[in-house]
Amino acid sequence: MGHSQVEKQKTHDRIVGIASERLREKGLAGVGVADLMKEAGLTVGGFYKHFASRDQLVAEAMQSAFGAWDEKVRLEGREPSDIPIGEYADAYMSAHHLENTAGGCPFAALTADIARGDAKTREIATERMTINFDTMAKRLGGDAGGARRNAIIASCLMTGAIGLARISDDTALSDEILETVKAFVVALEAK
Amino acid sequence: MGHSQVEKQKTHDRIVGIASERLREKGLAGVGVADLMKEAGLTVGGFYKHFASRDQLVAEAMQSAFGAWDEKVRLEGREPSDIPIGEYADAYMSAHHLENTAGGCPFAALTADIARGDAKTREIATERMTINFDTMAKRLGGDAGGARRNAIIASCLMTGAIGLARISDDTALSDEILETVKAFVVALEAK
DNA sequence: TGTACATCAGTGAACGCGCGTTCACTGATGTAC
DNA sequence: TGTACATCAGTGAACGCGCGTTCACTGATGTAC
Repeated sequence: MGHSQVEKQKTHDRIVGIASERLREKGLAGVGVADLMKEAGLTVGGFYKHFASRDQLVAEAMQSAFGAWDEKVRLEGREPSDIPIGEYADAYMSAHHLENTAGGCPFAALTADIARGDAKTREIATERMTINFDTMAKRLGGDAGGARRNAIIASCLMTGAIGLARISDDTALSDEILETVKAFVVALEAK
Repeated sequence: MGHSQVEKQKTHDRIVGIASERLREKGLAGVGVADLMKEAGLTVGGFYKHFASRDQLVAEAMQSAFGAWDEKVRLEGREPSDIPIGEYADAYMSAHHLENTAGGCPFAALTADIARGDAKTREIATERMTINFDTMAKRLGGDAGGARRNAIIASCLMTGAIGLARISDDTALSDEILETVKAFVVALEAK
């Protein structure tokens, strides 16, 4: 129970990190403050020493989720745009990503939640989307002309595929979706 | 306040219809029983003369949403698989569909909600997905070999595109996503 | 055809529970002397 | 260095509100005579 600023910040970050996972997993309205604090090893009351409201935590957790996803993509210190499309598609279309909603792409996990969200939430997400399109365009930039088009196609395809594959309760169908889309996206590079 | 079986069934259907729209719009946990009953011109208490629980209404509303969407697709009495891909893509990728979540494709509106749902919900949705893939394959069946592959690609693309376009608070970006994907899907037929 | 009775869809108040938020309190740490 | 005090992250009980569900009641309609 120290209270140096450093320790408080650590606790704050721990709560935000947990929230960013649980909210992706259960939806923006799917987890309670008490449950999140418990998972952080704390009790409810202390929550308001860190956040003015649950909404503020959700906002910070969204930012954190986008950041954490970018970090995950920035493998071995490379810039995201330097990662070959094949490697990116392998990771994105993997069984691990399919099953690990909590640590996965926020766009795939929270599509409808964000669309229904408040202005600030949508603004943050739109900004990220724009960056992601640009990054993807660099990855797919074989021919400059169609790069942006291919980036949009690849992004919609991959988020859509993870979404539908997560709905399916038939593992074979999920796998088929992931494999089909992965192969297609990789082939986009050449076109 | 008549109580012939026919009138009761009408009321029942009206509640389910309203729920199928509001749940797509606000998410499966986003609307309360009292609000739905009010929109149907009734009061809360009567709800349980029609449904054993809120969960049962959600189940019926999901079925109804899938059915209503199919019905909407079955334009002018044609079978869904007889509708040309261009016409389907025009409707699916339209500004109207973008803005009208309540009356739109349940897969796009409820992706994550269904994935998080109970076994029964996912079973129903998976069955529909399988049917939709087959229907889409017939639409895209120019060459028999790649028809299923193209059907999966088109389905992931279109649901993903509506999802991302609904997130964007920038109309120009939403439009660009819809137009890009529409053109791409239509071109799939030829391949 | 007219009258008495039974049925049951719908009413609206009440209940219980969970959840976000508040609050008086605690006790470990940092600071002043 | 040692001691007294102030600070404040964290505690845990309590509050208020909304929501799903229950329940005694109503009154219009269908049925029996």
